[in-house]
Amino acid sequence: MHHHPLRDEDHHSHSPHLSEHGGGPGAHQQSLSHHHQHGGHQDQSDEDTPTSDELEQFAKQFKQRRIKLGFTQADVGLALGTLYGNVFSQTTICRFEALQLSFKNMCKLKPLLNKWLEEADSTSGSPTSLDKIAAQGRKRKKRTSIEVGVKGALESHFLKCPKPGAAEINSLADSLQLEKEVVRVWFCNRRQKEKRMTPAGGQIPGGEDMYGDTPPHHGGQTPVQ
DNA sequence: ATGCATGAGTA
DNA sequence: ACTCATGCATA
Repeated sequence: MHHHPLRDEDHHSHSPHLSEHGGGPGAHQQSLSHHHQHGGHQDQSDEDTPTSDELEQFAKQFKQRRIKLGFTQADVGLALGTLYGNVFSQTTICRFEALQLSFKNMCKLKPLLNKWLEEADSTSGSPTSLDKIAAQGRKRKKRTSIEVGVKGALESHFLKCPKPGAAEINSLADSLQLEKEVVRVWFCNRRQKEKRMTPAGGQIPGGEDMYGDTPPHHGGQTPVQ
């Protein structure tokens, strides 16, 4: 007797498309067009689920305005906390701007960031109260640095089997001389990466450049804070 | 900006 | 155990 508060449009029904050989980077995005509104009011600019394209536009605009206003990603994260009670880290803001979150996650954050944007834009000098809540008494494991060679091996195995069982993980861990936990977590994180909107490679919605050649890289400015 | 990690929720 | 959202620590 439990229902999901949120629509689960991302159930595990992937199509096994591993490599898009042919010259085109994997361009798979979640398109939502399977919901019918009975009533006649459809709003995707402020309500309901936005499209991947909309999110991309918003993220871009957000970053530009944020920088223009002279705020850092960390500032925004804190502001969201002091404003609405949801504190976010620089990491999350960064990922949002880079569309490196899952579709669902983006939809959740968009309204929040949108609101902040309105505020920051409308405000010509608000008293930004700086608050810091330092409360963390947990021993976090030190970040394990995996060597490039080992990473390559993991990646190879991932292509073969993205979801290795416990035994496989044990085997791998033994071969690579890593803790089982580390290997397990690595695979989890790897899967998440595949689920992001913008996988490493470059997905270009409204892709003017679908196939033909992937530009070496940006050739102009590098607007990184 | 990104890699590895934690924890809550779910199957 | 896995997914999913999120972040500390680090490159």
